[in-house]
Amino acid sequence: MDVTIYEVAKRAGVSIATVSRALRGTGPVAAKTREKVLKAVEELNFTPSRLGVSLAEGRHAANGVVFPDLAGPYYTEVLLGYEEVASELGRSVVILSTKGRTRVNDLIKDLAGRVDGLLVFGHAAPDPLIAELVRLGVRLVVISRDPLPGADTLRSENTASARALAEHLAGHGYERFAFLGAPLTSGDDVDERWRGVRSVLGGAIEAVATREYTVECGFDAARALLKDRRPEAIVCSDDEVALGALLAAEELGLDVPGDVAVTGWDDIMAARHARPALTTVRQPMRELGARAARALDELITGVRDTPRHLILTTELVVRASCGPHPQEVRT
Amino acid sequence: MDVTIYEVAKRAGVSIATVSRALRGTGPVAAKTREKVLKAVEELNFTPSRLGVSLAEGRHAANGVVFPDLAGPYYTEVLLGYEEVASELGRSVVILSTKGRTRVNDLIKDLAGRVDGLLVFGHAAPDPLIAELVRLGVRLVVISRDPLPGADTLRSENTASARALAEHLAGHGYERFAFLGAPLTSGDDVDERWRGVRSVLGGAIEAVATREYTVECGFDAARALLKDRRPEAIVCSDDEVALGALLAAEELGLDVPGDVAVTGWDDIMAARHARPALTTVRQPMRELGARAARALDELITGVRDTPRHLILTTELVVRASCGPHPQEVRT
DNA sequence: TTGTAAGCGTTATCAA
DNA sequence: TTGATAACGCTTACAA
Repeated sequence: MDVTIYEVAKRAGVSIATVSRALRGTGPVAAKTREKVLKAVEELNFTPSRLGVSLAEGRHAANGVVFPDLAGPYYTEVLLGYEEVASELGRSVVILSTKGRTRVNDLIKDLAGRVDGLLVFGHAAPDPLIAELVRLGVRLVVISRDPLPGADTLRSENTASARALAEHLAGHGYERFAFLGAPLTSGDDVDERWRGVRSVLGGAIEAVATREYTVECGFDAARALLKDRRPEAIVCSDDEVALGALLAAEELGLDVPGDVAVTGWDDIMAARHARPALTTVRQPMRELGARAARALDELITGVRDTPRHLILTTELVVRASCGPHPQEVRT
Repeated sequence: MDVTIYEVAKRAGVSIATVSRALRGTGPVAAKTREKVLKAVEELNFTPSRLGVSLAEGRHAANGVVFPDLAGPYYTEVLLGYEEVASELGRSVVILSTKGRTRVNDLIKDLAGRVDGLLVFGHAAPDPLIAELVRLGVRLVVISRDPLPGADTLRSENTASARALAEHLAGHGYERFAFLGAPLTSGDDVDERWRGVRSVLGGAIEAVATREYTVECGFDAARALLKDRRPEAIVCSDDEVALGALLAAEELGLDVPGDVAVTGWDDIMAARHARPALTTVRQPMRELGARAARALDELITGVRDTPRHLILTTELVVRASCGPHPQEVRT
């Protein structure tokens, strides 16, 4: 981390250009010369300075990612998919968590300056900033946000799945519903789910907000809801909120799905393990991250220059928490 | 992301040195000159190139972190603590996940070349590589590994807490124990926990391995164990394994803690929500990350140059899963 | 096949 | 108070 290409060149008795060529395999180098160079490199334990390389190449070989938080499996899973593919493509991943942070815009702009492209989760960055980044020419993939000009967007399908879920529940014969974890922002995933569900259930479903989409918040909101009036089915904005709802029901001595049905969204690991196992909509989280990394790579390398808006398909996963339903097969 | 300091200088009618000074407040600049410069900066939307700055300053203003995986709350929490403090200190965080990766050593060395210092989780990097990094002069903080020369190490206390836990369980009157999630490596956290527990319980506790420390693996191993012979108490290597054990017990129709007691380690969020709530040892995960970031900063800035080996204290959290115990207060 | 030298975009020293 | 100019460590035409 200290020896430079000059020292290698001197030791090998060649010019720095030759060292560079020998090392990167760019341009011709006589076999004997290469030998000498490699030997010198070995002896001096030389590694090209990333900064020097990047400055000369005009690229960071790094991607950024901006998320609100890392609590819960969703962001984590997406991040893992992203990092894996980025790494495969020879790019490091620089992270930025915005929750509870001040001067978020500055942090994001700073991040943009140290990478070749950015993955941004819908909620993590304010709209005007996104627009500014686009204007600045930052390669951008935005997850779970309505298509916007100048950037790729990527999300899982919500509306149709939400309808399918609602229809499934209606098929159980339920008539009074609540949507727990009502949308906090319009146009995001949860908003789409809510709209989809409501488009089927209409006035039969009420929206119940939670502070955040967490087990804790789901628990609190569900307990309050169940104490006050008892819907027959609670559709939750995501699995964590649903897990909270299950806990609340248990605390109140209510049977799920006997007294109240509960559904989630995402199909996180814990959904399968919950008691009762959670009926949910599976969202391909890792793939979301992987696709984002590839999309960014296309944008950065210039293989593609027009934004693309991709929607990944989801899958309704029927388990025990929505009640016995003869026509469906359990997973 | 494109305009350079030269263009700003030209527009402001000054030299690049003056622009630099005006922007960083290093060295004197006449008020009027500063005005002109700032105006030009504004008009051109100039942001200094991170690469240029870093090359000149000789620092990346970035930290790295190497973890095996991000599954489960442990790594996530530590990472969040780390990123938060690093960000506070003006450093970005570059991540690297090693699980399932080939050429891990190269990836880590590459990472080392793009940051000023590295946080490495014990399992994520092989011993010889750690030694090599130290030799190369990489600033290093290693989490959950025995103290080694040339690097800071940081971990939570394990042995004493394990003993306290074991004694607590013995106080319940249990006589046949199993340690689920037996250590896969020696000298790591789980190994210390196992040794601590065994030092109290001796031959009364048997070690039962799991492939990984996950809910799934805990479930599988616990089911096999409980079907075959039924210990009175299962001490698990961490909370996730313990959650798996709870599920296994439930599937087998066993009551916890009536038929078998179960304990975890870490006190992740889900431990509190589990049914029964999990008796566990709380480990300050965020703080671990935060401390790592500060330690690294000290090493990088040179405020401190001798390695330090820190051990954070933990807390026994008694909940329902270990059985009724009149002398203890529940959380 | 190899070397010279011009970038890449800053910071900071040293004169003026 | 300001401006040349030399680093910083590399890549890559262009010449030789």
